[in-house]
Amino acid sequence: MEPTGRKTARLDRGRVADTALRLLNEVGLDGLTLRAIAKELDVKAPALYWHFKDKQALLDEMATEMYRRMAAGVTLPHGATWRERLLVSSRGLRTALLDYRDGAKVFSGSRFTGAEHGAAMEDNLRAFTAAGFTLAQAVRATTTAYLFTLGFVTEEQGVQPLPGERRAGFDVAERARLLADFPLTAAAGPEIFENYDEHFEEGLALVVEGIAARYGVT
Amino acid sequence: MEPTGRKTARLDRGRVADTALRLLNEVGLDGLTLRAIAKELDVKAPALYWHFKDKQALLDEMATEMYRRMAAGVTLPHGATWRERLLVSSRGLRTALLDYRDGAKVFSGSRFTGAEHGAAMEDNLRAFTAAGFTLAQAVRATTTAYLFTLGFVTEEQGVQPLPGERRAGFDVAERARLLADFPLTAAAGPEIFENYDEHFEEGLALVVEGIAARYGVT
DNA sequence: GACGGCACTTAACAGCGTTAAGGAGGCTCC
DNA sequence: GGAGCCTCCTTAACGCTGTTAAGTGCCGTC
Repeated sequence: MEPTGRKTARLDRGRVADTALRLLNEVGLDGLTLRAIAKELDVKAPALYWHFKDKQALLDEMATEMYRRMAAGVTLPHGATWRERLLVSSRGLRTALLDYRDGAKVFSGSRFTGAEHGAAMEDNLRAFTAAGFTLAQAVRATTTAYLFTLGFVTEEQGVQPLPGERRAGFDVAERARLLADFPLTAAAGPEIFENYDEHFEEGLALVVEGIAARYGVT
Repeated sequence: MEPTGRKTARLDRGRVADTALRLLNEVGLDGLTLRAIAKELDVKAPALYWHFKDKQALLDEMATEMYRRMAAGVTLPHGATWRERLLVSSRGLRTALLDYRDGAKVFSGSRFTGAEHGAAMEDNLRAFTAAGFTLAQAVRATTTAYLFTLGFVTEEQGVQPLPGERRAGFDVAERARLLADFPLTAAAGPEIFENYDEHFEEGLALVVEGIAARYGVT
């Protein structure tokens, strides 16, 4: 029977992870305490230990949920080339990470809880090998783009926790003053700490180009 | 006058950072508490606040010291090409990060305390622009290699905290069993979780190749 | 209607980063 | 030569953290 007018719904891993992800954007990873999450769920902190063996397990579930949302947001054209696949999935990963404050840190510090990522990965590897890559090359190509993306967003969120919200101490003008003895370095400021969208796109293009050149696949 | 037979030397930022870095390898980032660092220095925890405004400032100093040791370990041939520069500095960064447990996490979560990294960066940018890159291209090239390296080592240390020491739960064989439904993904295990040296070298080659191809520089 | 397990609460613990206040030792200055 | 100050560290304590142990109410089963 359906619970009709229950005061509060029962807890489960999914609901906890969803709430924690929502809270993450408000308080950041440092402020994401078990007590804060519990309060949001109208529950006391130790209740979470019924569903997760420790905080890391909850973070793992959050990372997995982030992955699910990324996968849901990424739709590949039917006969997509390996270039399209790499571009679309890298952009999708970045977007998914940027959706959450400290998203890259949460993601890269955790491990998936299930095997559901296997399907998408298998699909990708099959497409790459069909396009002429060896398995080793396919793995190298995809993980290089993946690791670049992870590194990129980690640094990006270190400066800009959420789009349009800048962390203190990263003023490009002040940096230029501090590095006045090094003119090129000073002038490079905007190329490093601004316009992340364009710079990601360019870095990604370098990786893709390198894959094409080195592995001789078109 | 020199302190002749002092029971314990005075504290200073450098000595604290050095000790903390040494301790980092024994206890990891989670175990690196101010009390543990203080005990190592024969001092009480609040004493550290005389030299650092908070723990992050100490981590920043540690990251800066890591950078110094990297810079000292990297020696470029006199008329080094941009390719050599990129390869040597990326390898040097990886080596420096691998020297410390959780090195990549410490490094990417911190900011340099001074402007001493300016000299090396200026030197690099000058070499790249002299080789035919625009400033924007030079920045894109170097930071793409940098971010790839950071992402790579972050993941590497997540699996292998120190060379030859493997974290629990990353058994390639078990992973293959779990992902048995996805044969390519299962077979990709060793290409992802083993032989990091070779895989880093190959990913780095992809980036370098991409730079050469996209920017038309030889 | 007793029983048992599920899902949660209450209470507590050790340890964390950090702050406030105090004190020992050396330097300057009259 | 002693008063006073500045530097560097200690002692004590605060609020908060993740986590564990023990207890409690509810729900379905026999």
